Amino acid sequence: MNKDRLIICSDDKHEDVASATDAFLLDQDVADRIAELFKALSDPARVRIIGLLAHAELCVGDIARLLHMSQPAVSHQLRVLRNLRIVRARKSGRHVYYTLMDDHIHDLFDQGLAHVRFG
Amino acid sequence: MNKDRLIICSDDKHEDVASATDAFLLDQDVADRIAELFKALSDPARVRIIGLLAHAELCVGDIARLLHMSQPAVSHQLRVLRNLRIVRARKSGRHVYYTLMDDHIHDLFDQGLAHVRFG
DNA sequence: TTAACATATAAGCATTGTTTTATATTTCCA
DNA sequence: TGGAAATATAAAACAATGCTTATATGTTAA
Repeated sequence: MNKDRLIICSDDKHEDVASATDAFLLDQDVADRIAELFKALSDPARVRIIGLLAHAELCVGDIARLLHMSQPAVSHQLRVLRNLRIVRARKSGRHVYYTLMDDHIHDLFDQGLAHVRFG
Repeated sequence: MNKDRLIICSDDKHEDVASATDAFLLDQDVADRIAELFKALSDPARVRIIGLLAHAELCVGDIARLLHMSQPAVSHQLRVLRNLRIVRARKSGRHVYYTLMDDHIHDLFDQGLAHVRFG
């Protein structure tokens, strides 16, 4: 992915900015979906849930116990993550086990963690 | 970063789950900061702003024009991004030019974009 | 110095999001 | 079959967020 940046909009001439950057404008639709994706990791409770699921498949009750959250609060956040296709549920007996949907999420989480720890 | 996952908490024995995953528990503090970071990209308006700044240094007015947002709305979101150290401001005359703070943010944005486009 | 411009800030409002409390649903087991 | 356990859902309370309108600050230029 190209990371060069145009330095435009300098003090004097900045009439052509609009046309020069039009090509970089994100569709509202794409912006919405990116925002939706990042919203999954924009809440501390969800971050901690994802942090757990990055390492282990866990059922709702265990997540609640480990994170000292109420069961409905965990269920609620898991539904959010399920709707965003961030986690996958597997039902077995009266337990429901959750895992991360794919490695993209894992990567994203790792990158966020790295950014916070270093950088 | 290790991506292997433990499959624990299976139907019968799941007494040892807590101890086995304790090591994976994120500090509340770390979780808060990760969530804060992702919050930067959790709003469509901010995503589009960051999408522009990934390619060009732009002043507030141009961002507002390009995104069809009001000037105070843009200023507001830029302050959010400034507080999160996602963007950097450079004042010149009566304009203030914004750029992304570092390449981490650029990477994160690209990864989100890729996840939405493919994956 | 005064007027116009660019940006920032503040207050208010509407919306959204998170958690709690209470209840429903499903499954296991005695 | 009846009761307990695990999870999900609903409603309500509360907090957080984003935008608008209005205003303040600072800068340029006439």
